[in-house]
Amino acid sequence: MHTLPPHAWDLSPREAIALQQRLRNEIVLADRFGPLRHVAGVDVGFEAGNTITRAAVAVLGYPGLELVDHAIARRPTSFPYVPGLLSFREIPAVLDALERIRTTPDMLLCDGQGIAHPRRFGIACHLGLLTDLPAIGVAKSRLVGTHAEPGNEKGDWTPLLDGDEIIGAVLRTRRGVKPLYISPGHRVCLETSIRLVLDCTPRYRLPETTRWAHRLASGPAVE
DNA sequence: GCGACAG
DNA sequence: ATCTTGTCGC
Repeated sequence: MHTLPPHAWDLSPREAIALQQRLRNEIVLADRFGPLRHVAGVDVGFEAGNTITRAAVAVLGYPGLELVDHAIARRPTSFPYVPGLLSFREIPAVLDALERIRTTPDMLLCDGQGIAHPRRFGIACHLGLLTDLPAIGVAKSRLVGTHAEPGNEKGDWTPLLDGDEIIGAVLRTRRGVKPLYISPGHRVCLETSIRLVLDCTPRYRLPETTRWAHRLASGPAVE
C-alpha cells in the first residue's frame, strides 16, 4: 500500500513531544470508514541486541480472520524506548512493512495505546494519521489512567479514566485472563473499537491480528 | 525527592 | 521488547 510522506524521525525527545502536541489535533474519534473487508495486525520485534527493528504486518479477512497477506521489514533501531514516545521507535520500520503490502487493510490493530496516552497520542493515533487509516490501540498493559477491575466474563469491560475523562476500556477478551487496554487511535470511536477487538478475538486472549503480527515480528528470523 | 512507566 | 525451564491448570 501507499503511505503519506512522513515527518522527520531524527528528533530529540523534546522535539518528539512537541510534534505529538501538534499532531494530536488531527485525530478523529468518530467512525469514519466503510465496509470492513480486511483488518491488519501490526507489531514490532527486535534482533541483534535491539540494534535491528523488525516490523510485521498481517492482513486478515474480516470477519473470517484468515491470513490473506503479510509483510516484514527490518531497519536499524534509531530511537530508544521512552515511555510515551514508543511510536518514534517503532513506526519507521512499520511504514516500511506497510509499503510491501498488496492488500490495503480497512482497519489497523496496533500493539500499544491509542488515546490512552499522556498527550492522547499513542502509537495507534500516530500510525492511523500517517496512513490515513482507521486504527485501534490494543495494549497488554497500562500506560496511564485508572480503572475498576472488569467482570470475569469475555466482553466485560470498565472505562479507563484520566480524571473524569474516558480515554479507553479495560476489556476482558477471554474468561479469567488479564484484560486488554483498548483505546481508539484514529477514525474510530471507543464503542466500535471494543466491538472490533472482540470480533477479532474468537479464542485466545489476544486478537488473531495481533497473534499473527507478533508471530511474524518475533518468530524465527525468516524471510 | 519518590514512584510510575505501552513495547 | 528480550533473556529463558519448568510448571500449573483445563
